[in-house]
Amino acid sequence: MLPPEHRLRRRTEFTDVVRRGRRASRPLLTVHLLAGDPADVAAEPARAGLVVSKAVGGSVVRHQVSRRLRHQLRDLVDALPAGTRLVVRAAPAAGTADSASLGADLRAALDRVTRAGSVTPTSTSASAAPSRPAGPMPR
RNA sequence: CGAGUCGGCCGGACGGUCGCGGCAGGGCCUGCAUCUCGGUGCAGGCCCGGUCGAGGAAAGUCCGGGCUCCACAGGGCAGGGUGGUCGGUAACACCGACCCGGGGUGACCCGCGGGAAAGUGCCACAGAGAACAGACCGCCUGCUGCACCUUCGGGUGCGGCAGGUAAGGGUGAAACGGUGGUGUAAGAGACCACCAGCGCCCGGGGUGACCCGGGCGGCUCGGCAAACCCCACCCGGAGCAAGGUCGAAAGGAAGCCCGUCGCUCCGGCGACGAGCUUCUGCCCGAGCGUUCGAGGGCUGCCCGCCCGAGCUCGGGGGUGGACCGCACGAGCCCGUCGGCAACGGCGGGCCCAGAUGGAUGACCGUCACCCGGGCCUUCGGGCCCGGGGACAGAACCCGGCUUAUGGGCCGACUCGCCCC
Repeated sequence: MLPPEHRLRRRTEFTDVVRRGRRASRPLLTVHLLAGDPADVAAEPARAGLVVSKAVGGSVVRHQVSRRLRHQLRDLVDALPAGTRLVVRAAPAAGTADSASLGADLRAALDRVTRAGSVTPTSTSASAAPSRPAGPMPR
């Protein structure tokens, strides 16, 4: 698991982020990111969650993918602006990918989704967002 | 040495960097309470080390239990399960020993192993005939047609009609006991001896299934019960998403159903939206009733029975969390005693995952193991390069069963050949 303060724990939050967040897809995974309110100074740290469906593989495979993604995500989530919520969904091909490939796709997807956010007029907190993709995936 | 049978075990090791969950503890800080003003207790935050952290199948969810809630006087019907005997166990459909039947030279293996003279039903294909059966070929007898032979009585060959016959051929998984004999026109359990099988009786052994020996009888009387069925024994229902606690008081708890979407062990579960109902507490109004008993329960049904002072109707509001259950148990290891064994008694030691978007890990290195190739070799092996490591992830907990699984280790036993 990710550190407690970085975990996404409610089903409603998962649904929310997947439906309303910005999205970026790579061959191995899809990232959904929902930015927090930039005016909220007291916002809690960025939080993230993982979705690994049965399409990826059996129980053993899914747990392994989860653990690999979680470790890749751990280093990235701290760099995300406070209040950000993130959901990473593994694609079926993730089941046979190694950690390096998963990490590369994760960084690429996160980079896209955060840069888009900084350009969008609705996101006035673009300056707070790092130029480098951030956001590890918790499970 | 070579074939083979059975049983048990392991399921990589070590290290480096980073990280997660549980438990107990220490230090510092803040707040509250208490205070003998040193301190103590509770709650929260930060830091520090300590310790534990997936499997033999955690799997399939097929049996059996614990535990929880609901129900329960008793009986019957229906329904489900089990099926050699004795034993083990909390219990079982599991385990052990034994019995019976079958297979193997043997170690050993296999058996869904009650009843088919209680009834119903079904036995394909082949075959003449398949369940109180059947005459295709054959065999035999009588009558008869033709041909030939004749010692004129008849005989032989080929055929027809009527009848006898289950010994032989042929079909089949199975053909109405087997072998030998008597008998006969030919035959037949028609009769005789022995054997097999069936039933009954007697004696002996065993807790028992059953086994051993003897006698008598009629002479033989198929299979399928995982077809219905009969017999004996066992079984209340739902499941940790069980169930419980807390805060909140015109409050609380729970259920049903429709639509969309997602997940799913395909039973269901969850999210959002809409609607309905019940229980408890409360307020208002009306009615019925307390032995002349309102009303309720027996959760598949019936008989029958039980509880019982309250009950019925109308009107009035809302749909989320935290915690407990939740890990010390039919527990594991060692010794000893009883038992063929499964297993049990006693003594000592040990604490061994408890997550909840769900921890038990990510990356790297070294060694060991297996496979392939090459080089060297004192033939034991050594070195180098490349590749491989399966099946599979706890979710209330145990006991089993079944299925999946690369590779490796250990033990007991059997048969054959050779040597001493």
